[in-house]
Amino acid sequence: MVRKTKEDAELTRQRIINAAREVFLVRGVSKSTLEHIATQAEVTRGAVYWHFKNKTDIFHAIRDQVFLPLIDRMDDTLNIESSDDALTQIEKSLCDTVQELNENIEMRQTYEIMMIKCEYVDEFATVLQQILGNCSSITQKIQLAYERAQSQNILVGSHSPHALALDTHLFFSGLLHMWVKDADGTRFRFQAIQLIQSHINLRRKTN
Amino acid sequence: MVRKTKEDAELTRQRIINAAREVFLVRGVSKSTLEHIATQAEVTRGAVYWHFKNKTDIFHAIRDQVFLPLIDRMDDTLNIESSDDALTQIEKSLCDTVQELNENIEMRQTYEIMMIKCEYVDEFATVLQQILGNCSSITQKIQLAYERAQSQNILVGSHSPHALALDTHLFFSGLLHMWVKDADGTRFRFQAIQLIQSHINLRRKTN
DNA sequence: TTATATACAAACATGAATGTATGTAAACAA
DNA sequence: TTGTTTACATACATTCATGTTTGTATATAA
Repeated sequence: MVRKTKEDAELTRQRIINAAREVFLVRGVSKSTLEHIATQAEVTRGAVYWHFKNKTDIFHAIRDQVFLPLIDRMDDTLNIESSDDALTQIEKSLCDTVQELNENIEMRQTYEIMMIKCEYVDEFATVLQQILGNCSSITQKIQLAYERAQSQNILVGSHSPHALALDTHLFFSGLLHMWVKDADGTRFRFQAIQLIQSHINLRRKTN
Repeated sequence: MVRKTKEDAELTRQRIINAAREVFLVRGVSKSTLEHIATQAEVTRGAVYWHFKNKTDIFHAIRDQVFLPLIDRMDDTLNIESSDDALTQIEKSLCDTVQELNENIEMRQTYEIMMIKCEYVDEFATVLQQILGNCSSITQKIQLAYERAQSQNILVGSHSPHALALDTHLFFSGLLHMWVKDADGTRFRFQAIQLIQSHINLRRKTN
């Protein structure tokens, strides 16, 4: 019962990716074996080795599938054409991401794997650099939004958009980390949106 | 050439711990073998197994040695008796921690291991819960400081100390993560202190 | 229709890593 | 001074993960 059609093959490829995500999440990346993944996907290691070079290859497939699109989405939400003021734009962008994490299981799992189920050494060290790169590009987008907020005259005090953007980015980075670590949702998840609103509110000039 | 004195034994125990820290840092916790650690410590696996039950045991030894004291230090800096105003106290506390990370190699290495060289599964999952516990105790301390700041009338606007504390904690958590990931120091480390000052400045009422 | 490439499964060979068991010399207590 | 315990080193047994090779049925192209 081998040699399926091309569509069948792509389907098992997806099954392997999904299986790997589950396995990585439970056992951590380095303690997950290709045997574990194959079993979860209900195939043999032969199938896994046919579709992927090795475990790292699967890891990258997972990452590419849901992690990169998220970055893009954040980028989009921060784009200029919008009826909202710049601060609201930032707020919505952050809230959107949290919403997405709430609704999208695969994205949530992937984030969790990337943050606390993976050791960034050897071949994974480069992934860290990519993440850092994404971070600074997002920070730049946020900074632009803060500059718009400044010219819209809705910012309190006189703080540099650069510093504000970095602060927001660090805040959000911390939030995502806590969000992921708070698996039972009792500490952070339930109030994540509220925290974002407070964060933005702190920058908004009161009438 | 065996059976050293008690002091000698304690010394090799320390050598093993230090060796493990170096090895964990380079290879990640799960890819580090007791053989690697033994070699780095210039002993045999026999010595390692004499002093420690297994790899997890060494991990906890490392953690207890430098991670827990840091938490305590932060706690101390936020104590009430101080000539500084409450906001300055928070600022100093955060800056102190960053300073310590800059100066104390072992602490820096330990932090890096805990954050990006360790997979929080199985026996390590409990460590995560401990970290979360420490976090909320620190957040509480920060909140108390913000409450003092409020009564000292040095806060802008009218934001709840609770929200401010959480925001600061998430900011700092994000900062530490970036600090660790920015190994070459070109992105975050050089401006960490400045970012903390901006963060606090954002909350301080302007005269 | 047939040859070939595809999509796997199954078997094999190798290399670690772990834990344990055993050996041993020197410190220390009596 | 001698027996015992300590602080390891060495050897051994077992398990496990990886990568590769081989086998094979079938889709697909020619």
